[in-house]
Amino acid sequence: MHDLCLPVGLSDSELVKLDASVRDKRPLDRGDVLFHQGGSFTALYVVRSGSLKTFVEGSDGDLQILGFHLPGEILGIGGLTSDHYSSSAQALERSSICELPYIQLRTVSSAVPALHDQLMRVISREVVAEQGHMVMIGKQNAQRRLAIFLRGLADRYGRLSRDPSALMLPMSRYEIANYLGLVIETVSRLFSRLEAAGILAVNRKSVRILRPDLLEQLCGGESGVQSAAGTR
Amino acid sequence: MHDLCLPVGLSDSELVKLDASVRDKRPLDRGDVLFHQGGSFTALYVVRSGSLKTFVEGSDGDLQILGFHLPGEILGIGGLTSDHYSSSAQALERSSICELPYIQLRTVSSAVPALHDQLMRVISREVVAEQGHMVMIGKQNAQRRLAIFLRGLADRYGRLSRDPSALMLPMSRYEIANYLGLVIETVSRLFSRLEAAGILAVNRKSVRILRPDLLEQLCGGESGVQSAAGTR
DNA sequence: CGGGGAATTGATTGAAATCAAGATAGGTGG
DNA sequence: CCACCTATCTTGATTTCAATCAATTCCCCG
Repeated sequence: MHDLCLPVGLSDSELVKLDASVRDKRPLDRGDVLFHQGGSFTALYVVRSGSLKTFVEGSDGDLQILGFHLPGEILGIGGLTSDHYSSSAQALERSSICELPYIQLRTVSSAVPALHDQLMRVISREVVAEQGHMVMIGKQNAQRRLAIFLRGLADRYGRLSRDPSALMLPMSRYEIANYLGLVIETVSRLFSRLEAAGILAVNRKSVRILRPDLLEQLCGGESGVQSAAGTR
Repeated sequence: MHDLCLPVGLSDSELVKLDASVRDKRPLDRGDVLFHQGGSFTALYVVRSGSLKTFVEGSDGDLQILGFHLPGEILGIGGLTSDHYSSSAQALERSSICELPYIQLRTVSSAVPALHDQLMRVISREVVAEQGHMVMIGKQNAQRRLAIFLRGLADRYGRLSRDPSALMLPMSRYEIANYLGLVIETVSRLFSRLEAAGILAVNRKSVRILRPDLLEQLCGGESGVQSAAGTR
């Protein structure tokens, strides 16, 4: 089994057991749906390469993007409660996925306590991540939201041992805006402003973080970058 | 063990095993803290009576309330990831709690697959609840947020077989506002507006829902109640 | 090379935040 | 029991930040 699928210190024999229950899905193309909100819950998924978004749709067609998922991250947890996925997942680019059929996961994890623990821990991490998202859209102004978003992405890039200062955003401006609880124009203006302030170099989907220190400041501290440029 | 602690179809023998591992905490008074963000993770908790809030504090002192917890609901899940609680929990009124020490929960749940499943399901429910909260504060206007909040409370009151149209809010206006990503004045005005529209009868912490149908309409549909009164 | 969705930029509006007084009531001690 | 005191809440006036409305501009893809 690929390292990325449930990173955990399992013994070899344990890994063999688990390996048998993991299936590789064929790769998804950009726009392909991995699972649908309301669809019946069959498996959890781990991103192996590429990236996906998860989102919920209200009855009246409005949608809220809940998260973006990079390699090593788990998808589908909301389905455990009710046997139906609570959100939809869609590929942002060509992505490969590994599938953990739930029935088998249950069987194996009851035989292998370490896996059970690990599963709990991964799920709990999801809870914590969502809490972070709520703090962001509940209390912060627009600029801070974008700064926190970029810092978070950079961190996750770092953990994947990619260059955390050179982000290739797989999602559109619309998707960023929706995730942050903003509109597209606001996000666009903020990118421009942060570029004018010398913090970012932005070129469409490619974003280079020139001053991680200043970006960090925007995330937590008070004050902010003014419309034109400069800090204070 | 009290019915409320992990409602699940376990056999009697299973229940006996679990029962042994559950401890009753002495009741909490209003303002008492059950666990602290960053404190070391030892147990999950289930509310038996009363109510609590959970919240996170940023380094700069700003706080975000994540949820309100009524009898039967579980607390402390964020701690599973990292051995430290990811949020704090504080009683809103005199409350009794039962404690599920994690070490014992692990032991028992590995012996009792039904409990393990149930635990996963409960945790997953938490994820779904947070998703709902995010949709609310990410996309809805102030009035709709309050309406959704009240509907949610009424639903939960109903499940506890209390009168779902007579809410006794255990939390302050400040706490409601913070939870909804608003300020206290806005919440106050909204209560007044909904009262003027004949949807609610509000008297401080006591809220009676006079027109559940209209409240429901405000949650999902388009349009809204205008400043003065009347619907359209 | 040209068409069209995505992104940027500008002008204006608007919903909620902030600032600023009061009103209400719940608790305490005389 | 009452009167004061202070928290909490309500209401009003004004400001502000982001949304909306409205053009362009930029590339990506056929």
